[in-house]
Amino acid sequence: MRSSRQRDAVLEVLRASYDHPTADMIFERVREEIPNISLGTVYRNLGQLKDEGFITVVESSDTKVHYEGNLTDHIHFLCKKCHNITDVFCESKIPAELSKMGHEVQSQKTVYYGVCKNCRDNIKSN
Amino acid sequence: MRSSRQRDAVLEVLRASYDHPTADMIFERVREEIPNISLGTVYRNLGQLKDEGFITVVESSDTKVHYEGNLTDHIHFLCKKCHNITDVFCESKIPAELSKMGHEVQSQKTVYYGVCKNCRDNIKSN
DNA sequence: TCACTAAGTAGTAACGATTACTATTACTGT
DNA sequence: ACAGTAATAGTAATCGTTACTACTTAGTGA
Repeated sequence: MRSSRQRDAVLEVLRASYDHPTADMIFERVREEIPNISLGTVYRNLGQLKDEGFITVVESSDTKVHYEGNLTDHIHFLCKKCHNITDVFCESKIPAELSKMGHEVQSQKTVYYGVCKNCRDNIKSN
Repeated sequence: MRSSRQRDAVLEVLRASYDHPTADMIFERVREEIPNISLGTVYRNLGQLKDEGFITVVESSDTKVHYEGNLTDHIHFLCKKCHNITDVFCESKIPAELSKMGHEVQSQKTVYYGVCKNCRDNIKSN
């Protein structure tokens, strides 16, 4: 993988974003710097950056894939009302059952679902 | 929601399946009983059964959505080699951070990624 | 029992996120 | 400078899923 202005920009945008953007959101943000970048280029670079371990993906309930550049160990909270994804930094250890079953664990993804603080407050005040 | 032969068959197939099938896999299995069922009917019923809480979905890394009829509390292990999804029954408690943040947690999904026992054994013997 | 009505269905068209393709451009080592 | 190869822009194609339409069926109330 050799360096390219487009891929650098995609990674830069993702590292500066804390809202787990989708490919088209990243596309819009990168376009501010490189107006003629193509959506295909964004997708291709997201794929490569993922394969190389520079970014991760968050499978949301909607049809689009969400990306994130924060590789710090954390989990996600997904609000059913506003559909925002919040980062939650907390401990999580691998269950003993998995090694007992003979599986080799390399990574994990945990998502909690519910109603976020903002939405709860709004409901109460209505 | 009133009863229909098609929806009953979809739920029946899913409850009898332990491999987290995709919509087209469920379609094929239901077709053995109802040969002229339409794929759209399968999708519609899967959506309704999900909304009503009779089934759940597993977001895999591939493009297709996986479904399951086993509502028992458990998590999943996804093998990066064979892409099989294994059920893992173990304890998992909600992190204190979430309630501290003011979020109301209703459900959770945890997926571990790695290499399953079968694939590890095959690699060793090669 | 018998319509009535709203939910469900089969079949097909449409949608939309993602991927593939192609001609062109830009790195990089020699 | 140049050859070789990776990357890009723009566009076409793919394919899982959803929407639509005319027709069927289950449940209800007289």
